[in-house]
Amino acid sequence: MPAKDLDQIVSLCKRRGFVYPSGEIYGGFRSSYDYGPLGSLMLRNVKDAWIRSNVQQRVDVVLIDAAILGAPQVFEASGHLSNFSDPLVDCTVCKRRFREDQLEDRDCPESKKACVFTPARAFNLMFQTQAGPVEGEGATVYLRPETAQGMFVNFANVLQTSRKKPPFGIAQVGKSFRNEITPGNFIFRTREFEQMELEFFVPPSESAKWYEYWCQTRMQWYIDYGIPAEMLRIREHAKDELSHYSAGTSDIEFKFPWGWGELEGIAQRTDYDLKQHAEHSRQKLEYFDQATNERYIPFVVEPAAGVNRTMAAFLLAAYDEDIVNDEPRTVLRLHPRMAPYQIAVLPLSKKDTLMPLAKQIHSLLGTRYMCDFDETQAIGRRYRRQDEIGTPYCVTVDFDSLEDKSVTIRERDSTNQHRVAIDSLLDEFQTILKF
RNA sequence: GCGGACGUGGCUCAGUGGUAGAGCAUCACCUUGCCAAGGUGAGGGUCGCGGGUUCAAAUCCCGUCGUCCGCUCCA
Repeated sequence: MPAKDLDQIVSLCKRRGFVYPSGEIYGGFRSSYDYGPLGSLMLRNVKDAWIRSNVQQRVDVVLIDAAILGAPQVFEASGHLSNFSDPLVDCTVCKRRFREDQLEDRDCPESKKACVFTPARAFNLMFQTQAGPVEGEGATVYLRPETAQGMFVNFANVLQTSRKKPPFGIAQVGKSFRNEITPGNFIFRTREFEQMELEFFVPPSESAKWYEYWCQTRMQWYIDYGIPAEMLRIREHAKDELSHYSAGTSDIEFKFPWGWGELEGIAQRTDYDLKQHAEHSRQKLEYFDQATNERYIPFVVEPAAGVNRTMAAFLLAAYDEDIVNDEPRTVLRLHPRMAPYQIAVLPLSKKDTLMPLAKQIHSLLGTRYMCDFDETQAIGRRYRRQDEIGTPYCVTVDFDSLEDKSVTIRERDSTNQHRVAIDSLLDEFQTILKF
């Protein structure tokens, strides 16, 4: 059974070192979290898995890493400066807040009394700062609200240097910033967050086909890495829900404890972005197809996923409580690629006699896998500790190991164990982990 | 930003005006030696922070920060 409460995960994350509230010793800083020893490993695993599927295992996608700070022109062209803010008004009678442009009458929908509104205030969702150290004198720059613009402004560069041709994609993993009015739900919505985005450039006539393709492909990715299909769904946006650039968007949603929430949006951005940047920069952002002698601005299909919320989803889906030897146990049934540690090396005794061999085995396995090492307290207790942080396998070094040069491999999910020669340990793990 | 609830050791929580508690967790030593919680001991909280009332505040009041729920917003 996956976690029913967000609290179960929040508490485990804090207790075991996945996620801490940021600046906690000063009372915390709203909507900000720090990733601890285990969380930082897992976060990296999420990103690595995404890059493996979307870049490494494909011939038609390349990776970039663009700047976070952006010139105003970029966001003028992209439409964020004009579309990323909303004038809001508060009613002093019913204490509700409305978008000024959506006010139909002056009566409160609930109390039916005449509302009295405060003056409209603009809520700009982009963070801004100054470039240059003299306060008030620097040029205004923005922290990117999405990584996507990095791919669009580098379209011509990448086309030239990578020699790719449509259909092809540019991928990026990195931080974005949005001044959300209401962040919340742990790491689900924070003002600073990380995205995994792919801009897939296609001939205009193939846009619908690729949109369909990416919806399927991305959905399967979550299933492949361990989220049960019944906890996922794909939801197509209604027309009035669409972003300013989109001709069609579907969200891949996960069943969070508080309801369905978006993990990833797959949008048909058409040629909106390249056109905008071409116009504002006066550069040609198009592709000339030698085969057909045609020149066109590619259409874009964009799968854009949130790293942090994806990690939350993997944790929630993996959480389980079962009974082993009449004792309840908490276990994270994480995919081995997602687990912070693939293996924990456990000397059965703290006695000096076992320590050198155990450390030798840790460094052997450490050449290929992220491994924990725990020598304290009873062996059963250590197994449970590893279960709780999702380590799929434990390697136990005992007194027999000194004689027979073998160790015990214990499995997280079944708690079964089997004996393996130290010489064939790496091969054994390659077989059972499949990497 | 508004309304409501809440904020006590790493985690979960008890304590409602008189000088801080429990369980679990952590650490040391002993014991055991393949599925946690056996023994002995230790560390750790000025009760989110600041101010006020009082002889006395974790407990009452104000402010602030943070969390959760609802509303508004969400590329």
